[in-house]
Amino acid sequence: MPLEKQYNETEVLDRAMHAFWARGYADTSIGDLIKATGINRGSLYAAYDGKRSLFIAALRHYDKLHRSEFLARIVKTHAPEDAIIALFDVAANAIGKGERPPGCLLINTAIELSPHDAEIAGLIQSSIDEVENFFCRMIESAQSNRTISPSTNPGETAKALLGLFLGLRVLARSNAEETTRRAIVAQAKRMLD
Amino acid sequence: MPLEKQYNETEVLDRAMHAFWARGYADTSIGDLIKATGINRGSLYAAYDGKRSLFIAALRHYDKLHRSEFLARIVKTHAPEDAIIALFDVAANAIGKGERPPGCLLINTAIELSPHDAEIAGLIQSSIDEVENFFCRMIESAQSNRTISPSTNPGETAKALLGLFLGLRVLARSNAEETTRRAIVAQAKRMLD
DNA sequence: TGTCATCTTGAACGATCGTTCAAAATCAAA
DNA sequence: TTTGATTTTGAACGATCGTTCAAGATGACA
Repeated sequence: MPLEKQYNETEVLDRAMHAFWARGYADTSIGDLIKATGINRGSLYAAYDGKRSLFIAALRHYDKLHRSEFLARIVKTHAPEDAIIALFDVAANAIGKGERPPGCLLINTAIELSPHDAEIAGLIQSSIDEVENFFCRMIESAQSNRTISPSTNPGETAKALLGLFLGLRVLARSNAEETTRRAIVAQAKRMLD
Repeated sequence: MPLEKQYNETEVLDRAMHAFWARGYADTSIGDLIKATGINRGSLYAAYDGKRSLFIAALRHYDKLHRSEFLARIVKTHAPEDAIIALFDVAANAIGKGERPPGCLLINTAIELSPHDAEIAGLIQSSIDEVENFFCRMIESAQSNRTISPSTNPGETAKALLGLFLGLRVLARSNAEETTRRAIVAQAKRMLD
């Protein structure tokens, strides 16, 4: 019978995710990951195949927690016309408090690795597409509710909101002034009248 | 009398800039920079102080060429109401053709280094501030020309445009579809009616 | 032509990189 | 208690990292 692993697998993944989130792929060494996760060198290579594989696992973990499940939670707790702004609000405040690094791992990775790693670029692409779909679905639902003007084009507005959202993530990571971040949330609101 | 240097200093800086632009700071090695610039290891360390100093010089070079001088050129060749859209158009097409890597070195660096390097964060900050100022000045000029509605708030709109612009840069670097990038330019236009 | 400050060259440094692996430790099952 | 599949451990690998530096090459000036 197999020996039980001494570490919690999702906790290891969670800590590796935070390490990559804070410093990016290239600047996070195996040594850093060992320190962050607490598990041994060999155990890390036994559980994952190496740095790149662990990164992809951490990226998927991030996508699940901070994109997929998070969007689902927002949909459940907000009316469609409020859901988009709720997401913008969170992004505006994601400037790195406590353990959580600033910005968004998916977008950091889009800039660092998408031009040179097709597989990772595909993962990022589909995650970003789902954010755009979220925007689009919420707009359409709000239009059914007559809480958003029927004259706004859902698909085009969703793409524009996506651009605004990514820009907000960049500004939050680089410690931009709050007035700037609030102005972007205000613009998102303006686009949903 | 000093010996003349065998290499063109701005050409070396230009090639180093392209290397960092393509792969980021951490993933560009001294070996890569020697290959890219063509100059010798020792000469590189004689002219600059090391990797970080060379990076900062390359970053300033980028800021001069692709931000400062570029904005000045746009101001000279466009009416204020067109200048902003001209900049968005360039960003929408900056997806990495020929020698030029996709996206924008300043924004890539904002994400990679701003959270961990205060000096570089300051450089990025002031460059981004000047882009925001450019937006604001163009809006105010266009309002004097009565080509933009006097009811739009220049400062707030400039910040919103900045967000949209940064998002466009992210999408251009990660090879997003053209329809998405065009939708963002269209949104920028809509904000300047 | 000889001098000398400067630039060029590339060997070499210690540190760290990502990765491998054999030995020790572990515990469920026999 | 013995067995044996599995995990844990950390030493060690070759490669590459950023950096240093002594020696050679260069050409303006005396």
